[in-house]
Amino acid sequence: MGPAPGAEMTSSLDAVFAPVQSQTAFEETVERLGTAIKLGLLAPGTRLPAERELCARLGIARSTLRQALVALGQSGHLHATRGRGGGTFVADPLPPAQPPSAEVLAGWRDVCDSRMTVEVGIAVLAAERAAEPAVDALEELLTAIDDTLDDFPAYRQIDVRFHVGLAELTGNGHLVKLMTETQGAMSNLISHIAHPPEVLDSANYQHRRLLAAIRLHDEATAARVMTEHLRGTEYILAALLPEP
Amino acid sequence: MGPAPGAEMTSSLDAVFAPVQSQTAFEETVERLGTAIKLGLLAPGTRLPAERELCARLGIARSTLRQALVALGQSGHLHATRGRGGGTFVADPLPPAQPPSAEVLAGWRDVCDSRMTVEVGIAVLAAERAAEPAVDALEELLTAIDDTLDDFPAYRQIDVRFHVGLAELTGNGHLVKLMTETQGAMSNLISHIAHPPEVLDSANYQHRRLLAAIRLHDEATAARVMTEHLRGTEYILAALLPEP
DNA sequence: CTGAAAGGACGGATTCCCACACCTTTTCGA
DNA sequence: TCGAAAAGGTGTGGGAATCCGTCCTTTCAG
Repeated sequence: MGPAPGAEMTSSLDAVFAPVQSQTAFEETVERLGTAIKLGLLAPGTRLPAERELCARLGIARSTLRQALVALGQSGHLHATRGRGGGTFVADPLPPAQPPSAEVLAGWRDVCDSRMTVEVGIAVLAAERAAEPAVDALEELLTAIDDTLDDFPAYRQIDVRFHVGLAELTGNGHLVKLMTETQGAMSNLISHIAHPPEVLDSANYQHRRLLAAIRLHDEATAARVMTEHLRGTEYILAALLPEP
Repeated sequence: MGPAPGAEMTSSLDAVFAPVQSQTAFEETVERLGTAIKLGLLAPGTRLPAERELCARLGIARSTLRQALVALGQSGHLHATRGRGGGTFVADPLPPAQPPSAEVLAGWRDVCDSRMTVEVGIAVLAAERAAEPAVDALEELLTAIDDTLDDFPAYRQIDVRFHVGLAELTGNGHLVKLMTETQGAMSNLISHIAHPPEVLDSANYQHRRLLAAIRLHDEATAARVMTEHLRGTEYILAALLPEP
C-alpha cells in the first residue's frame, strides 16, 4: 500500500504533517480586507462599516480590528476621517500593487492548478444551477468590460467581479469565499504583467461563450470553455516565468 | 452596481465581513490529526513520529502538540506507551464515530456543493495530467474495494484513499489538502448512514468508469462520471435529511 | 547495568487578544 | 446656536495561548 522504499515518497501524509499556520486574527483581517480592496470588491472610495460595528461582524475585538485598519492605512489602502459623518474609506486611487515575491513566483503553477480546479468545478455547478436573472446580471458586466480593454486594472476589477459572480450563481457562500481567495492569489501573479487589448478582448469572448453555455445548462461546454480560458493565462505566465 | 435597496442583499461582501475564525494551533492540530485518523490516512496501529520530531514538523511547540495528543487520546483515537521503543499510536480498533451535530447536518448541502466542485475540478485536472503508473496504482485500490462491499467502514477507508489518490494525480499538494478536508467533511455526514452493498457496488463501478476516462485523458467524461457518482450520495442524503 | 529514546510534567516569558473606559473631532438637528 | 450623536483615537489591565527550556519517569537495547 505504501510507496516503494527509496522512492521519493510524496505521500498524502506529507500534507497531514505539514506545518500548521496558525494565522492570527490580526493577520487574517489584514488579508481579508486587503484582498477585497485589491480585487476591487471594495471599490475605491467605499466607506467601511464603523469600527464598532465591523469588529462585531468580524467577531474580533475593536483593538485587534484597529491594528488591521492601521496596517492597511500605512500601506495606503485605507484612510480614515474623524468626527460624525467620518469613517474609514478605501483609498482612491489605490496604491500601486507590490510586485510578487519570490515565493509567490515559485509557486505559480500550484496557484494556477488550484484556480483551474476551483473555476472549472464552479463553472460546472453554476451551469447546473444558474437562474436566468442572475445570468443576465453577469452579462451586463461583460458589456461593461469591453470599454476597459486598454486599462488592465479596470479590466481586471470587472473580470474579478465576473468570476466571483459565477461562484455566486451556485448560491454557496463557501464557494464564493474559495473563489475570492483564488482570485486574490492570481492577482498577486498577474497584476504586473502586460496584457495587450487583443488578449483581453479574446478573453472576454470566452467569457461570453462560457455564460452562453451556463445559460443553456451545458455543463460540458462550460467546463471546456473555462479550461481554455484559464489556459490562456497559464501560457502567458509560462512564457514569462520558465520553470523546469 | 450594488443590489437594489430593500432586496435581500446576499452580496459577495458578506463573505468579506464574515467572522474570522482564528483557529488556534491546538485546534488545528487536533483537527488535522483527527481527520487523518478518521479517514484512515493514518491507519489503526500506525506509529506517529516522536513528539520531539513531530512538533518540529508541525512548526509548533511541544507543549502545544501534547495538548492535541492528549485530547485525541481522551477521545480514544490515540494511545501512548512510554519508554524506549514506545511512542504514540493510532488506536486499533478506532472508537465509534460521533453522530453528526445539528450544525453539520444543517449545512449538508453546502458540504456537498463544495465536494462537487472540488472533486469535479480535480477529476478534470487529473484526466489532463494522469500518468499511467499512478493510474494503475489506483486501479488496484478498486479491486481491493470489491471485498469490502458489506463492511462500510472498510469500504469508506479505501474510498477515501481513492479520492485522495485522484488529487495526488494532479501532483499538487494544495489540492491534496483540499480533497482531504472535503473528505473529512463528508465523512462526518455519511459515516452513520446505512449503505447497502448494491449501492457500494454501483459506486465502485463508477470509480472504474472514472478511472478509465482519466486514463484516456477524456476530461469531459471524467467530469460527467464524477458528477453522477457524487449525485448518488446527494440523493441518499436528500432522502434522509429533508430541507426546504 | 547503563545509556538512549521515548512520553510526561512544570514554570516563566511572550505575544495576542479581549473588554472596557475615556478622549477628540466633526456634524447634524432641535 | 449649541448640545447630542457618531465617528475615529488612545490607554490599561487581564486572560489565554503559545513558546522555550528543563527536568522526571519509564522502558528497552546493547
